[in-house]
Amino acid sequence: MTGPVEQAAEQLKALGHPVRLSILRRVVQGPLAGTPAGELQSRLEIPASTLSHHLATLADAGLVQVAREGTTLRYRADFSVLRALTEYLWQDCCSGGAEPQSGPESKPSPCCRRD
Amino acid sequence: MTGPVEQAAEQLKALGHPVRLSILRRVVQGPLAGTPAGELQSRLEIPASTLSHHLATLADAGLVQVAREGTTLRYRADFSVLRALTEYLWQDCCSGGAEPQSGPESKPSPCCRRD
DNA sequence: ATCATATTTCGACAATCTTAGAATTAAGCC
DNA sequence: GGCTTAATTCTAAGATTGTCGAAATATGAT
Repeated sequence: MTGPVEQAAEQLKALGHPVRLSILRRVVQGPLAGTPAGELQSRLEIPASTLSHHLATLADAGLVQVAREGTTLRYRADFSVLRALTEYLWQDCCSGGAEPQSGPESKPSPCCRRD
Repeated sequence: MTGPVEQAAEQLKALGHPVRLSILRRVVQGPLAGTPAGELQSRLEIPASTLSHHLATLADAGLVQVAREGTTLRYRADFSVLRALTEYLWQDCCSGGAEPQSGPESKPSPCCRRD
Protein backbone atom coordinates (compact mmCIF):
# COMPACT_ATOMS: atom_id res chain seq x y z
CA MET A 1 0.00 0.00 0.00
CA THR A 2 2.67 2.49 -0.86
CA GLY A 3 1.21 5.53 -2.50
CA PRO A 4 3.06 7.97 -4.72
CA VAL A 5 4.22 10.03 -1.77
CA GLU A 6 5.80 7.06 -0.03
CA GLN A 7 7.48 5.95 -3.20
CA ALA A 8 8.88 9.38 -3.96
CA ALA A 9 10.05 9.68 -0.37
CA GLU A 10 11.89 6.39 -0.60
CA GLN A 11 13.64 7.44 -3.78
CA LEU A 12 14.53 10.86 -2.42
CA LYS A 13 15.82 9.24 0.72
CA ALA A 14 18.04 7.00 -1.37
CA LEU A 15 19.45 10.11 -3.03
CA GLY A 16 19.84 11.86 0.31
CA HIS A 17 23.33 10.67 1.05
CA PRO A 18 26.47 12.23 -0.39
CA VAL A 19 28.07 8.92 -1.27
CA ARG A 20 24.96 7.59 -2.97
CA LEU A 21 24.44 10.83 -4.82
CA SER A 22 28.03 10.63 -6.02
CA ILE A 23 27.50 7.05 -7.08
CA LEU A 24 24.44 7.97 -9.06
CA ARG A 25 26.18 10.86 -10.74
CA ARG A 26 28.92 8.54 -11.93
CA VAL A 27 26.45 5.94 -13.08
CA VAL A 28 24.38 8.52 -14.91
CA GLN A 29 27.39 9.95 -16.65
CA GLY A 30 28.80 6.54 -17.41
CA PRO A 31 27.98 4.35 -20.39
CA LEU A 32 24.36 3.39 -20.97
CA ALA A 33 25.30 -0.26 -20.68
CA GLY A 34 26.20 0.39 -17.08
CA THR A 35 29.27 1.01 -14.95
CA PRO A 36 31.06 -1.90 -13.24
CA ALA A 37 30.91 -1.81 -9.47
CA GLY A 38 34.68 -2.16 -9.33
CA GLU A 39 35.15 0.98 -11.35
CA LEU A 40 32.86 2.88 -9.04
CA GLN A 41 34.81 1.57 -6.11
CA SER A 42 38.21 2.63 -7.41
CA ARG A 43 36.89 6.04 -8.37
CA LEU A 44 35.09 6.75 -5.14
CA GLU A 45 37.70 5.05 -2.98
CA ILE A 46 35.40 3.38 -0.51
CA PRO A 47 35.41 -0.21 0.71
CA ALA A 48 33.67 -2.63 -1.60
CA SER A 49 31.21 -3.75 1.03
CA THR A 50 30.17 -0.18 1.74
CA LEU A 51 29.71 0.52 -1.92
CA SER A 52 27.67 -2.61 -2.38
CA HIS A 53 25.39 -1.58 0.43
CA HIS A 54 24.74 1.80 -1.14
CA LEU A 55 24.22 0.29 -4.55
CA ALA A 56 21.63 -2.03 -3.07
CA THR A 57 19.84 0.95 -1.57
CA LEU A 58 19.75 2.69 -4.93
CA ALA A 59 18.57 -0.47 -6.63
CA ASP A 60 15.88 -1.11 -4.03
CA ALA A 61 14.56 2.36 -4.65
CA GLY A 62 14.45 1.52 -8.34
CA LEU A 63 16.87 4.24 -9.35
CA VAL A 64 19.44 1.90 -10.84
CA GLN A 65 19.38 -1.49 -12.45
CA VAL A 66 22.02 -4.13 -12.46
CA ALA A 67 23.13 -6.70 -15.00
CA ARG A 68 25.87 -9.25 -14.83
CA GLU A 69 28.53 -9.38 -17.47
CA GLY A 70 30.96 -12.14 -16.74
CA THR A 71 32.34 -11.60 -13.29
CA THR A 72 31.47 -7.95 -13.17
CA LEU A 73 28.16 -6.35 -12.35
CA ARG A 74 27.25 -3.30 -14.34
CA TYR A 75 24.99 -0.74 -12.74
CA ARG A 76 23.05 1.59 -14.95
CA ALA A 77 20.64 4.38 -14.20
CA ASP A 78 16.94 3.87 -14.76
CA PHE A 79 16.28 7.13 -16.49
CA SER A 80 12.55 6.65 -16.68
CA VAL A 81 12.36 6.40 -12.90
CA LEU A 82 14.69 9.33 -12.41
CA ARG A 83 12.69 11.38 -14.82
CA ALA A 84 9.44 10.46 -13.12
CA LEU A 85 10.88 11.41 -9.74
CA THR A 86 12.16 14.73 -11.00
CA GLU A 87 8.84 15.43 -12.59
CA TYR A 88 7.00 14.54 -9.40
CA LEU A 89 9.23 16.81 -7.39
CA TRP A 90 8.73 19.54 -9.89
CA GLN A 91 4.98 19.20 -10.09
CA ASP A 92 4.26 18.54 -6.50
CA CYS A 93 6.83 20.49 -4.61
CA CYS A 94 7.71 23.33 -6.90
CA SER A 95 4.11 23.85 -7.94
CA GLY A 96 5.24 23.25 -11.50
CA GLY A 97 3.57 26.46 -12.43
CA ALA A 98 0.25 24.80 -11.67
CA GLU A 99 -3.02 25.61 -9.99
CA PRO A 100 -3.08 28.33 -7.42
CA GLN A 101 -4.60 26.88 -4.29
CA SER A 102 -7.23 28.39 -2.11
CA GLY A 103 -6.07 31.57 -0.57
CA PRO A 104 -6.54 35.28 -0.86
CA GLU A 105 -3.33 35.98 -2.64
CA SER A 106 -1.87 33.28 -4.85
CA LYS A 107 0.84 34.31 -7.20
CA PRO A 108 1.11 31.56 -9.78
CA SER A 109 4.23 29.54 -10.47
CA PRO A 110 7.02 31.02 -8.41
CA CYS A 111 9.26 28.13 -9.33
CA CYS A 112 9.72 27.66 -13.00
CA ARG A 113 10.38 31.25 -13.71
CA ARG A 114 13.96 32.26 -14.18
CA ASP A 115 13.91 35.99 -13.99
CA MET B 1 32.96 23.36 3.69
CA THR B 2 30.01 21.57 2.26
CA GLY B 3 30.15 21.25 -1.49
CA PRO B 4 27.18 21.19 -3.81
CA VAL B 5 26.84 17.43 -3.56
CA GLU B 6 26.63 17.51 0.22
CA GLN B 7 24.13 20.32 0.15
CA ALA B 8 21.92 18.60 -2.39
CA ALA B 9 22.16 15.38 -0.41
CA GLU B 10 21.04 17.13 2.75
CA GLN B 11 18.07 18.65 0.99
CA LEU B 12 17.11 15.40 -0.68
CA LYS B 13 17.41 13.64 2.63
CA ALA B 14 15.07 16.16 4.18
CA LEU B 15 12.57 15.36 1.45
CA GLY B 16 13.13 11.64 1.86
CA HIS B 17 10.50 11.09 4.50
CA PRO B 18 6.80 10.68 3.76
CA VAL B 19 5.69 13.01 6.53
CA ARG B 20 8.13 15.74 5.56
CA LEU B 21 7.26 15.37 1.90
CA SER B 22 3.61 15.75 2.80
CA ILE B 23 4.40 18.78 4.89
CA LEU B 24 6.25 20.40 2.05
CA ARG B 25 3.46 19.68 -0.37
CA ARG B 26 0.98 21.44 1.87
CA VAL B 27 3.31 24.35 2.40
CA VAL B 28 3.99 24.67 -1.30
CA GLN B 29 0.33 24.63 -2.17
CA GLY B 30 -0.57 26.96 0.64
CA PRO B 31 -0.47 30.74 0.55
CA LEU B 32 2.78 32.45 -0.28
CA ALA B 33 2.75 34.20 3.08
CA GLY B 34 3.15 30.82 4.71
CA THR B 35 1.04 28.18 6.41
CA PRO B 36 0.63 28.19 10.21
CA ALA B 37 2.16 25.21 11.94
CA GLY B 38 -1.12 24.58 13.68
CA GLU B 39 -2.94 24.22 10.41
CA LEU B 40 -0.37 21.74 9.20
CA GLN B 41 -0.79 19.82 12.41
CA SER B 42 -4.56 19.57 12.20
CA ARG B 43 -4.39 18.57 8.56
CA LEU B 44 -1.69 15.97 8.93
CA GLU B 45 -2.91 14.78 12.31
CA ILE B 46 0.43 14.26 13.98
CA PRO B 47 1.59 15.42 17.41
CA ALA B 48 2.79 18.99 17.51
CA SER B 49 6.23 18.05 18.75
CA THR B 50 6.74 15.61 15.92
CA LEU B 51 5.63 18.14 13.39
CA SER B 52 7.89 20.77 14.85
CA HIS B 53 10.84 18.45 14.58
CA HIS B 54 10.16 17.76 10.91
CA LEU B 55 9.66 21.43 10.20
CA ALA B 56 13.02 22.13 11.77
CA THR B 57 14.60 19.55 9.51
CA LEU B 58 13.09 21.17 6.45
CA ALA B 59 14.15 24.60 7.65
CA ASP B 60 17.69 23.46 8.42
CA ALA B 61 17.94 22.17 4.88
CA GLY B 62 16.84 25.57 3.68
CA LEU B 63 13.72 24.30 1.96
CA VAL B 64 11.30 26.34 4.03
CA GLN B 65 11.43 29.62 5.89
CA VAL B 66 9.55 30.66 8.95
CA ALA B 67 8.12 33.95 10.15
CA ARG B 68 6.21 34.76 13.27
CA GLU B 69 2.85 36.41 13.07
CA GLY B 70 1.47 37.02 16.49
CA THR B 71 1.40 33.72 18.30
CA THR B 72 1.48 31.64 15.17
CA LEU B 73 4.45 30.68 13.06
CA ARG B 74 3.96 30.62 9.33
CA TYR B 75 6.07 28.30 7.25
CA ARG B 76 6.55 29.04 3.61
CA ALA B 77 8.48 27.29 0.89
CA ASP B 78 11.71 28.75 -0.38
CA PHE B 79 11.03 28.32 -4.04
CA SER B 80 14.44 29.46 -5.18
CA VAL B 81 16.05 26.67 -3.18
CA LEU B 82 13.52 24.13 -4.40
CA ARG B 83 14.05 25.24 -7.94
CA ALA B 84 17.82 25.00 -7.60
CA LEU B 85 17.54 21.53 -6.14
CA THR B 86 15.22 20.31 -8.85
CA GLU B 87 17.46 21.75 -11.49
CA TYR B 88 20.52 20.18 -9.91
CA LEU B 89 18.81 16.83 -9.82
CA TRP B 90 17.73 17.22 -13.37
CA GLN B 91 21.10 18.36 -14.67
CA ASP B 92 23.29 16.10 -12.68
CA CYS B 93 21.30 12.96 -12.24
CA CYS B 94 18.97 12.87 -15.18
CA SER B 95 21.59 14.07 -17.62
CA GLY B 96 19.43 17.08 -18.27
CA GLY B 97 17.53 15.24 -20.93
CA ALA B 98 20.70 14.76 -22.94
CA GLU B 99 21.81 11.51 -24.45
CA PRO B 100 18.44 10.19 -25.41
CA GLN B 101 18.57 6.52 -24.78
CA SER B 102 18.21 4.26 -27.77
CA GLY B 103 14.79 3.50 -26.39
CA PRO B 104 11.47 3.81 -28.17
CA GLU B 105 10.19 7.11 -26.92
CA SER B 106 11.97 10.08 -25.46
CA LYS B 107 9.52 12.35 -23.77
CA PRO B 108 10.02 16.06 -23.84
CA SER B 109 11.94 17.07 -20.78
CA PRO B 110 9.56 17.12 -17.84
CA CYS B 111 11.38 19.85 -16.04
CA CYS B 112 12.17 23.41 -16.85
CA ARG B 113 13.06 22.82 -20.43
CA ARG B 114 15.99 24.81 -21.70
CA ASP B 115 15.67 24.18 -25.37
C1' DA C 1 39.22 -29.15 -9.28
C1' DT C 2 41.83 -25.36 -8.04
C1' DC C 3 42.66 -20.69 -8.36
C1' DA C 4 41.94 -15.80 -9.05
C1' DT C 5 38.84 -12.00 -9.64
C1' DA C 6 34.57 -9.42 -8.79
C1' DT C 7 31.13 -8.56 -5.82
C1' DT C 8 27.86 -9.55 -2.31
C1' DT C 9 26.31 -11.03 2.24
C1' DC C 10 27.15 -11.53 7.19
C1' DG C 11 27.98 -9.65 11.65
C1' DA C 12 28.70 -6.13 14.77
C1' DC C 13 29.07 -1.55 16.40
C1' DA C 14 28.36 3.47 16.74
C1' DA C 15 25.66 7.15 15.13
C1' DT C 16 21.60 9.09 13.69
C1' DC C 17 16.60 9.28 13.15
C1' DT C 18 11.77 9.01 14.57
C1' DT C 19 8.37 9.44 17.73
C1' DA C 20 5.77 11.67 21.29
C1' DG C 21 4.65 13.04 26.16
C1' DA C 22 6.10 16.62 29.36
C1' DA C 23 8.00 20.97 30.26
C1' DT C 24 9.01 25.48 28.36
C1' DT C 25 9.00 29.71 25.79
C1' DA C 26 6.43 33.45 23.22
C1' DA C 27 2.64 36.59 22.35
C1' DG C 28 -1.65 38.66 23.20
C1' DC C 29 -5.47 39.72 26.29
C1' DC C 30 -8.10 40.41 30.77
C1' DG D 1 0.43 39.76 37.23
C1' DG D 2 -2.29 35.75 35.66
C1' DC D 3 -4.55 33.19 31.82
C1' DT D 4 -4.92 31.17 27.19
C1' DT D 5 -3.25 29.81 22.81
C1' DA D 6 0.60 28.50 19.65
C1' DA D 7 4.56 26.31 19.05
C1' DT D 8 9.12 24.79 20.45
C1' DT D 9 12.49 22.41 23.22
C1' DC D 10 13.58 18.74 26.47
C1' DT D 11 13.98 14.05 27.32
C1' DA D 12 13.97 9.32 26.44
C1' DA D 13 13.09 5.00 23.99
C1' DG D 14 13.15 2.19 20.15
C1' DA D 15 14.24 1.72 15.27
C1' DT D 16 17.02 2.53 11.39
C1' DT D 17 21.25 3.68 9.04
C1' DG D 18 26.23 3.80 7.91
C1' DT D 19 30.45 1.61 8.09
C1' DC D 20 33.67 -2.00 7.09
C1' DG D 21 36.34 -6.36 8.00
C1' DA D 22 35.55 -11.16 7.37
C1' DA D 23 33.32 -14.76 5.13
C1' DA D 24 30.68 -16.33 1.29
C1' DT D 25 29.12 -16.53 -3.55
C1' DA D 26 29.60 -16.36 -8.62
C1' DT D 27 32.11 -16.58 -12.84
C1' DG D 28 35.80 -17.72 -15.80
C1' DA D 29 40.40 -19.59 -16.59
C1' DT D 30 44.17 -22.94 -16.09
